[in-house]
Amino acid sequence: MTEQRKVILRVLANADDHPDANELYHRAYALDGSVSLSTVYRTLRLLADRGAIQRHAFEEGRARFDNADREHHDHLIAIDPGQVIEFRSEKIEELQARVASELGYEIVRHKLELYVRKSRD
Amino acid sequence: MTEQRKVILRVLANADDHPDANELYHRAYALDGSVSLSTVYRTLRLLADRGAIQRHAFEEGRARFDNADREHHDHLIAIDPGQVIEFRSEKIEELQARVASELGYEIVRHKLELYVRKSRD
DNA sequence: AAGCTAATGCGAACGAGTTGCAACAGTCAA
DNA sequence: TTGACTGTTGCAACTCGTTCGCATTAGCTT
Ligand SMILES: [Mn+2]
Ligand SMILES: [Mn+2]
Ligand SMILES: [Zn+2]
Ligand SMILES: [Zn+2]
Repeated sequence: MTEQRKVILRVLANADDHPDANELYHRAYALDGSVSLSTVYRTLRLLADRGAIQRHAFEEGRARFDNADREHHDHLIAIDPGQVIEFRSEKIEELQARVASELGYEIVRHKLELYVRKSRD
Repeated sequence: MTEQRKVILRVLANADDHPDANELYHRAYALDGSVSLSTVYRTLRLLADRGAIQRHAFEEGRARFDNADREHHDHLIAIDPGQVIEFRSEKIEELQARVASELGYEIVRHKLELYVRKSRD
C-alpha cells in the first residue's frame, strides 16, 4: 500500500459528493504533492473493478465516483445547477426485477437516472 | 436537404437495432460513397437536438442511436451478447414521477438501463 | 543490506466526437 | 443563363477524458 493510494482512499472516504477524477486528483494533490493524475486514474479503476467504489457516467462525458461501500441507490440530477441527489425506491427496484424476470433475464446491475428541474407550484 | 442527409435518414429509418455513429456511417457509405463520417456526426447531432432521434450512452463509451419518432421506452441490455431489448413499464414511469415530485422536482428526461443475463431455471 | 515486485510519474497515445476552413451545391433573383 | 448568397460538405487538425509504455522508485521479504 503506497502513500499515494492511502491519500486517494482518504480523499474518497471523505467525499460526500460525486467528484470526477480530476477533482479527486486536486483534492489528493493538496494533501500530498507526490500524487499524479495517472495514479488517480489507475487507483480509481482498480477500486471500481474490485467493487470498492462506484463509477457513474452521467450525461456529460467524464466519470464521477461514489465513495466506498454504500448501499445501492439511484440518482436524481438537477439540470440547472448540476446537483446530484440520491434516492432509493424499493418499489422501483422490485418492478425492475419483475420486468427482467418476465423476459427471462435476471438483473446484474442497473442504472436509473432522473434528470429533473425544480417543480414550480 | 442534401443527398447525404437523405441517405443518412434512410439508413436511420431502416435500422431496427441501436447502431453507433461509425456503424451508421458504414451503412450510409455503402449506399452513397459521398457520405463522410463528419457529416454523419453532424447530422446525428442535428437530429438529436431537434428530438427527431434519440441518443443513448450505454456503458461502453460511444453513443448509440434510436431511430426516429418512437414512443418512450427503456432498455434491457444482455451482457454477454450485447443485445439490446426494449421495454416499457407504466408503473415504473409513474413511480419515478412520484419520487421526483416528493423531492420537489419534475422529471425532464430519464434513463433506465437494466444490465442482465439469461436467468438459469 | 540486497533483491524482487508492484506502483509511480511522465509524456505519448488513444478514441469518440467536434471544428476550422476552403471547396461546393442549392436556391433564387436579375 | 448568369451571378450572388447561404448552408453543407470532406478533410485534417483538434479536443478532452482516459489509458499505456517505459524507465525509475518505493515498499516488502529475505
Ligand atoms: Mn451516489
Ligand atoms: Mn431503443
Ligand atoms: Zn436502483
Ligand atoms: Zn422510462
